[in-house]
Order: sequence, then structure tokens, then C-alpha cells
Amino acid sequence: MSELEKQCCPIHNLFSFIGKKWILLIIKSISEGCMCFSDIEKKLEWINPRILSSRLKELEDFGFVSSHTKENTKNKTIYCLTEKWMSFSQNLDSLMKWTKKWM
Amino acid sequence: MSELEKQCCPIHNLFSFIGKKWILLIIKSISEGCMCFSDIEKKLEWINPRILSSRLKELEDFGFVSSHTKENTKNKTIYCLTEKWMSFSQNLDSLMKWTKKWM
DNA sequence: CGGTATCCTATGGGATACTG
DNA sequence: CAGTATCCCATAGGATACCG
Repeated sequence: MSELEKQCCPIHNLFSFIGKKWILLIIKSISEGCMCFSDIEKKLEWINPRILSSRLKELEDFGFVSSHTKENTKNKTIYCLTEKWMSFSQNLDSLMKWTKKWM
Repeated sequence: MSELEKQCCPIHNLFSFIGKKWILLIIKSISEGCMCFSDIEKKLEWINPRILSSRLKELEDFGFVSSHTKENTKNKTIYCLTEKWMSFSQNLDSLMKWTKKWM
């Protein structure tokens, strides 16, 4: 990998991940409070369950979402945002200001 | 479009655009100084000319790159970064710090 | 309810050859 | 040199049906 690529790679990975379809909408949904699968499905009326399932896994792998399966409640899994996302989201304010001015 | 989508859309557009393959590498190349097509091609050794051409157009449409065709020099077009990119790039420092800590 | 499986199409983008 | 044209394949993701 060239020097150029080394410099760009982490930012590219970050942007291409967050830029994926549904990712931000899913995060925004969960940001209103931890949610189970069908809650998110309802919020994002047109999402395909296959896509939602795979996005949630990707979000977990990336570290922006954590999932917890509640005992006793027959497989009820809830999804929450992580510290990693909270930390990242601090960058969003200035980015949103930028988009308002330039996009 | 739902309220949720309205909130996320500009950021999504921004991230999905910058997250595209080659976009950051092209920008990084040009950031060393305005360049013509073949200069960028040489820097990014493995890029397909069809892709480079289309990415440069997208970058122009997005407003991150401007192109100027020099008279007298038979179709020599040079590509430069714009104010819009310069303004955006001010957000990159904190993002890079974030990636160093979290990715 | 909380997902998986299957199918299908559209788009992305690489390889290569070509043009003014 | 500065792209464009053609072809081709892999992946993304929507539709729908199904399962424990």
C-alpha cells in the first residue's frame, strides 16, 4: 500500500461505512433510545428486514452499536449505541454546519 | 421524505460521496498542486482511466474540484481543489484524530 | 416477533481497446 | 496525451416467502 493510501485509508473506511444506505437512519433511530428489531423496522418504514439485519451486524462489527439479549424474554435483543459512536458523533455538529453552508 | 431522512440526508450524501473508491486519493493527489489527467493517473498507478474521468466529473459536480482548459496548449486541462474542499478539509483533522484513537 | 433464505436486477467498477 | 467505448463480472440491495 502506498503512502497516499495509508493516509487516506482510515478516513475512506470511515466515510464509506457511514455513507452506506440506511446506516445513519438506523443510528438516528436508536439514538432516541435502545430499541429492538421491530421498533427500528417500524421507524424505517421501507427497510427490508434482510438489510436491517445485515446493517445491524455491520454496525456491531464496526463498534457503533451493541446488542444485548435479554434473558427470560425469549430472544428479545435490544440494540444500543456505543461509546464509540457517542465519541464520533461529537464531530457531527461541525459537519452539519458545513453542509448547511455548502450543500 | 420523513423528518428522520431530512436530518440524515445531507450528511449521508456527504459521506457516501467522499467514501467512494478513489475520491480521497484523487483529492490527496491534487492537493499537492493542480494537476492534469496523466499526472493523477501516474500518482494513482492502478486507476482505470474511465474511472478517473468519471470521478473527476463527479468531483467537479460536487464542487470539490475545478477544471481549467488552458488555451494554446491543445486541450490541456488542469484540475485544482476548490474553496469548498478547502473549507471542508478543516474538518479532517479532528476526524483523523478520531480514527487514530478508535479505528 | 425476530429474523433467514432465495431470487432477481441495477449499479459499480475493472480490463482492454480505441480515438482525436 | 486525455480521455471514451465496449465488455464483463462482482457486489448491493430490493421483493417476497419462509421459519422457530
